[in-house]
Amino acid sequence: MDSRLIAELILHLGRIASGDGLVGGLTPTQWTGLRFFARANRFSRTPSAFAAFHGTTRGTASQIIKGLVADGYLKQTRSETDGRSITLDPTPKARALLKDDPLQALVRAADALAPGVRGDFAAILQRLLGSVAVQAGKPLFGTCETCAHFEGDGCCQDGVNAYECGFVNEPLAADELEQLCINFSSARPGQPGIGTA
Amino acid sequence: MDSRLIAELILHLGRIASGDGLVGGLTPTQWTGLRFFARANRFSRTPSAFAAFHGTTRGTASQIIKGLVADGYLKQTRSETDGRSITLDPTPKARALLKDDPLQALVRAADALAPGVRGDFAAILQRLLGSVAVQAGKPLFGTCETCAHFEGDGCCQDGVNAYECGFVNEPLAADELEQLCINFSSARPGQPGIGTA
DNA sequence: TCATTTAGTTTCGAATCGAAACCATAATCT
DNA sequence: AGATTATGGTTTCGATTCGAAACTAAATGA
Repeated sequence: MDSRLIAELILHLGRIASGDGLVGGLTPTQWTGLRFFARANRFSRTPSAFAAFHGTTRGTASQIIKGLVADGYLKQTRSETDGRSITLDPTPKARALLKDDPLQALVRAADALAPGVRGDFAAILQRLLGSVAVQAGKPLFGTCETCAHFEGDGCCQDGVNAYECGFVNEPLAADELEQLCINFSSARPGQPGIGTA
Repeated sequence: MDSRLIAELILHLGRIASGDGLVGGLTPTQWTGLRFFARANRFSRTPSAFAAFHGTTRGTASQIIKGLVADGYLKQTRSETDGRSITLDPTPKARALLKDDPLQALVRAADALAPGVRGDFAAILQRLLGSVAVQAGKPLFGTCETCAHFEGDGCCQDGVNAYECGFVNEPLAADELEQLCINFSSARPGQPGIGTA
């Protein structure tokens, strides 16, 4: 039974891969925030979505964001349609900093795996994540690829992109298909998404 | 290239598997401490070894331990041979609490994998951990099985256990062979140990 | 003996976190 | 419309975590 070993390894690997203390002037938590807002789609770049993803309260999320905004890594925009809602976008300064992400050490390690192994490995991680998310009763983040709300086949239709999200009823640009979404819904069980919280 | 995805998944999975806030009265950090002292061998159940494993300073480790001792989860013992050294052993209360480890959610998820897959998966995690540890310049924890200091074949010898650690020159009991050790040394590259920090 | 190293603790200030109170803006209901 | 409720975010509070640095005591070594 190496199940216990696997669990401890994942926890431990996650911890040391985050880097200790400040890296590039950011704390591990701030790095997590920056990564999220760089990878989330336009429906999900909000304080609430980040709180759900990060598995914390909106209050805590608000503080983390406040720091990132103050340091010029995130730009706040009020929603036109909903006066309460706020969108946060990474600034060029943030994009540049992400090149020095301390997580790169782990990315390089994963890069050394054989391509086939790497794909299987990622799939298993996603399965584990889906299972843990369900057990913890946390929402699951994912991308359009396996989302139940995803509609359209990408075939050019009147010269307009034919992808669409059936949940918000809005068209989707091609590069949005691989961004994290808080509205993700697993198409069928056992096909979980990418993130959760 | 799902290397980046793998890295983010591991980080994220580790975070949500730790459980939020207090579980059974312990913080995620305290759980980490409890798990370590329940899994480390007698040479490694010290504040310094825990600091190395957890990737933090001795000062921080000292505080975490202080809390666990105060709450009756760890018992301190001064070394007979070295007046400075201290050993920390989990109490029965701690052993009982470990049954409700929040990490069990992830353990159960891993248990659902096919046995063969599980073994390969664990091996890859260990490889990644070894690689990241090297890149971060952190010490590596591991068990006797793949340790360069491990001597003996377990064959009964004058009725005495024939296992021995060549680093501290002491005999090893059978149940110590699978405990974490700070003196772990990888027998050959590419065969990394279980923990690091 | 005296200097250096090592094991562990303490103190400090900054960051994180959950809980709870709070404000403003929708959405709902009668 | 007017009152109620729900939602998105922020603020404040106290406890915990963390790194850095100063500190004590015991071992080591020249």
